Amino acid sequence: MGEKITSYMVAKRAGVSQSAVSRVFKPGSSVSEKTARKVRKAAEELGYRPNTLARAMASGRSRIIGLVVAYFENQFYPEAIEKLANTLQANDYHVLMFMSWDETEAPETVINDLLDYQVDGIIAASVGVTDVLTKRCEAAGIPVMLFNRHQNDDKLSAVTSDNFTGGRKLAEFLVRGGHERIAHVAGWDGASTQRDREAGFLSGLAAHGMTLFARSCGNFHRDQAQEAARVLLRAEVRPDAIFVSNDHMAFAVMDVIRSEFKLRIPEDISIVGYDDVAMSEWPCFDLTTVRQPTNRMAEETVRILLQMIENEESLPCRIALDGPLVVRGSARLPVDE
Amino acid sequence: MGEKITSYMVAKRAGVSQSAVSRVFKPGSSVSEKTARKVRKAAEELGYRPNTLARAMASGRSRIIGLVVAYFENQFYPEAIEKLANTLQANDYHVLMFMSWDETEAPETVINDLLDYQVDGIIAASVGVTDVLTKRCEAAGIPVMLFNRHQNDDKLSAVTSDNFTGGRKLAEFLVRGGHERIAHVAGWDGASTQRDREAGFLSGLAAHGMTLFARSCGNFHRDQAQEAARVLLRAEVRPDAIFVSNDHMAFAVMDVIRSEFKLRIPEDISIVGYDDVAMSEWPCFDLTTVRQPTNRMAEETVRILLQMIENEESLPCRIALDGPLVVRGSARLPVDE
DNA sequence: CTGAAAGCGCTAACAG
DNA sequence: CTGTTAGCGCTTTCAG
Repeated sequence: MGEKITSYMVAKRAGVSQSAVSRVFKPGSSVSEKTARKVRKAAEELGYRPNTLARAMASGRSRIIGLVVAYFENQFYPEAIEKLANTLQANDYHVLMFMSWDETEAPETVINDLLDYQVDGIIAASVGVTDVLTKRCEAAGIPVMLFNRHQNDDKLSAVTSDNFTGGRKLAEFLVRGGHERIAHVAGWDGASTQRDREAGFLSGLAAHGMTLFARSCGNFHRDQAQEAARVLLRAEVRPDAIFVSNDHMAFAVMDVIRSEFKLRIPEDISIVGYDDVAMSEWPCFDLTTVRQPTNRMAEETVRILLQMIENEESLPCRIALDGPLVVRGSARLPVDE
Repeated sequence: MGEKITSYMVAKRAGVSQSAVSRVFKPGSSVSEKTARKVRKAAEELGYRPNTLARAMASGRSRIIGLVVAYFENQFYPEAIEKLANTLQANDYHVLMFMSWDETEAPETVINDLLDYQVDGIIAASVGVTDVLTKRCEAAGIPVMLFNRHQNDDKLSAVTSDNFTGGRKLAEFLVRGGHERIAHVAGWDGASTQRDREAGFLSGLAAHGMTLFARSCGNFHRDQAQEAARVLLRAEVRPDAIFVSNDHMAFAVMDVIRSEFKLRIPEDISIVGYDDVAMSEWPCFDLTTVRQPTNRMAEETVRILLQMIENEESLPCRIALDGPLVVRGSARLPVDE
């Protein structure tokens, strides 16, 4: 069992050449309706399916996209990956997953694996792409897209949400809510998302003549975020609001505030996050946050990547999509004037 | 840019035949140390890397495993997938992701894609594998593993946790906690996990001469679980404990209980779940549950699959791994006697 | 141990 | 539009 049906066998049965069969299965080829019918019939009867690998080999296009990920812990990524994979699938591409151990560096071996598989393109989500990766991919002519991150490298295309503006919106909102001691639990400083969100936030505060009351770093990890929250709350004077750099850490912070410090949210302290992952809406958290437009981000990422694959000359581009402030119950509301 | 370095080029530079190069890069081939050194040196200088696709083509082994998934909404799956991907990667295999839209059926097109890519094996997580898939894969000689599900089909290998025993443990625990009106929020009946957990739970109750006080179905989805909870709680007489079929739904149920019915957990009602996903430990939920040994499940799944790939004759096998009851604060504790 | 030669299954010019 | 002819880059007998 498991006898492979080749295009050659189909050709013989249909009484045409092997290349005719190939053409019938390649969208956009010129074949007469008559030949196509014969071929399709024979293929059907034999249960023929074109071999993607052979096709990749011969054409130099694998229709495989390498997706480099890490940090599934943060719900945002599973959600995003699901959408990326679906969008890619709708375009007849598929995702080869590469787990990267380290947030700061895509190890040499992952890059090698990626290249060895002759992927047509790469999407890097949540990994700092090292120069090495960039250079090797450029040399190999493989386009790279950064998802939810950008780097100073001009040759890299990136899709993010507009983190600066989002941060600013959050600051506006807290200030209008009458908060006076606004603190920040930051993520990893190496990430552009962190830097942009914080910069936007600070600029929002500055616009009202305010500055950060306190700052503590959670590095985007739950346990570190909890520790960061403890530091903030053990202080002589406590903040009356905290902007946590992503929802994932915000949940951690909220847990600490309620279970360890017995404070109420938002009566005693307001919390806002960033991402709007599914859980943020759950009554237990009911988190005010900025939504990342994951669907559109995935669509744009795929669109740009495919364009780069099809059109060698297309220039790298960086896109920042706007996301709305989602007001829920975790932060005191502005008093309408 | 992007000039491909082939084994032939390496061969020329090293002054050996192309097949010599091939042998050097194939683990376990017989090459003299001298040749190997020359080849490795030339390869290094040229920056040569073997082309996985060409290798797949020639050898008939792609080292690609198709992973069919859906339902990322439930944290259990991202966690499991991460582990599966890592384990596979450690064995020099990689994961091609296939998103399946429908929980009940792996659509025709997914199967085709899978087969077209010449995957060496398939892991189906969270999809009811239709007979079609099974048959086609068998015909193609591709081994299939079910992850966290089993089917009546004897030809399919499956790795699950011991859901029956787990369900039983939960029943024991609730009974010993003195609960008298024990209800169940069920998942999708088409899933073996649901049937096994419930059967074990019922048998546990029966052992103490008890039966289910009420039952309502949430189909493993958050919104349906919430509705199921409402039905249970709007009844004349409310349950004093609920076994929810997985943690994902348990969170939904807890949210409804607290925010809509203003009841306290566990003072007014006890909740237990199943899976022990990361969130279950969060103070906000602090859920008593049965742990699925995800790491071991992933390891076993990979081990068996690779064995089937390497050894055509290895028989299908079904494994159910034991998982511990994890006691936290969401259910009243048994009074020690 | 090593080289030569024959493919793996398909695509892509190239004539016709 | 169609068949012929080369490969894609590697593995794998098979002699030597």
